[in-house]
Amino acid sequence: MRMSAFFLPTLKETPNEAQIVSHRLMLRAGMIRQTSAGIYAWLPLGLKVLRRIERIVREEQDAAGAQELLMPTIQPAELWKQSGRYDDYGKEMLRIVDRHDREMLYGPTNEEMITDIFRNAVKSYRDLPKSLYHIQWKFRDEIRPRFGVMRGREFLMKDAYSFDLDPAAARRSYQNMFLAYLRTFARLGLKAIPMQADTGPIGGDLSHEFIILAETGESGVFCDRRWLDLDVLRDAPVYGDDLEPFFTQATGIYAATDEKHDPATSPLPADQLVSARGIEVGHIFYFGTKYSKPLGAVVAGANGEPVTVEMGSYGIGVSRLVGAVIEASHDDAGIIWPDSVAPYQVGLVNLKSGDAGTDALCVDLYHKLQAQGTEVLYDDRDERPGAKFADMDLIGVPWQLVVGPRGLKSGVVELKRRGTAEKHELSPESALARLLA
RNA sequence: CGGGGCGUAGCGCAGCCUGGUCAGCGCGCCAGUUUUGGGUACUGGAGGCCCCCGGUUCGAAUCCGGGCGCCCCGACCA
Repeated sequence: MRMSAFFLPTLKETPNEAQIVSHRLMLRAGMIRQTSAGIYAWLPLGLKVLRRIERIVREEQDAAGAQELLMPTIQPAELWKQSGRYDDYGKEMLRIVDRHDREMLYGPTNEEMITDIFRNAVKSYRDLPKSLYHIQWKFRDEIRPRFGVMRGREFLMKDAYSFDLDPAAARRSYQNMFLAYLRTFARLGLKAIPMQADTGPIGGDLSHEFIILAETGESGVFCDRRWLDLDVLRDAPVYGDDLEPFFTQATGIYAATDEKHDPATSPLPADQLVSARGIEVGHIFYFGTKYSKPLGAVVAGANGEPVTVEMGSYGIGVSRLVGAVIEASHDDAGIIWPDSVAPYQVGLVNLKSGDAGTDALCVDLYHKLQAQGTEVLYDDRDERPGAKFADMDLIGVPWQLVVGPRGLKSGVVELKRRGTAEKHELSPESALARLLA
């Protein structure tokens, strides 16, 4: 993408409604614009990052054996009346009446709908287990939306649902997703700690929240000091293995959200316990027959007897993750994208657009990088070098390839790593080789 | 939903108490000159239902009433 043509409205100053760093940077970097309280438009740069994260989440769900489908955002109230949640959910649910006075709602989650789809299609224990997921916009009419995409009313969520014949099998499904979540967050460059959690209105009795430690997090959390530099995935099993030992070990190291943590019964001495704040990026639940029973999701068991299926649900806040990654990775100059989610791999900076030499070299590098499948943001604007550096740092592209008249004289370009500010003067050829390695 | 605050140019703000010489500043934007390795400097220019409705007044961005919107602190959630 040529920056001269890119719709990238960056800001020098910070809009005053933005309190936390991720919100400020997303506005300044031209990633999002607010359209009303807790509702955002995703501009091209922001959407690109959202898609990258979505893709990693999807790849890991697929690898874990879940199957993707897509359910609508608008749901009939009827299903929610069957589950009993139509009244329970309260004002957080956006209720809609259509032209025929039918009660509808904008889905805050999809347990009812997926259970309905499942019960109509699956009649035999032979078809179990099944895990289904989708990545769809949700709406929860939060009392107080805040912090940009971290607590929006409309947000993109990956929600998966597992169906099993008995509690033991459901536990395996839960553990499978547990591993998938740890792997997903690790691929996003995040350290997520699984914590014992309350189940809230979703219901159930086995539940973990995945928390990124951050000053600006909304959740109070407590964990064993050992979590701070633990690489929980180092000796992790692979999908399909018996996950029980791994699960027992990982959940054996204490970590709990403040709703769940009781100082009176804390298993840790004070000097071993870390009290911190965190961002909830994922939440998994095992809730048994909470929905399958009222909605009648029943299959024939091995002896022909009816069996109400055991269910779990598993959520990842995809749009929230964009903010969470920024909270975890930025400096005074702007965002520092991990390579896995960066909107562009390389920022190509022409320090003197209009100079025949730098123009020619830049265009050559631009085409060669693109030909190899590298996503390049080429700053060909007629701006001062300082403005270009500042914008590139703000946007956070992992590699900056800088071409200027001075270096050109001695046949070198500069390759800079955004995260470390490490710089190397190289020939254009070796810079290319380095980037394509 | 309780408490607090804000709404004036794309963004950040001043002006409001004490009504009229009050449509302003900085950044950004446009044109030109200049400059060219970390947000350059100068000149000129465009851009505003002063959130909306009503009231008071000779006169309202300013005072009064009512709405709407947004933000912050708390109780809830991916």
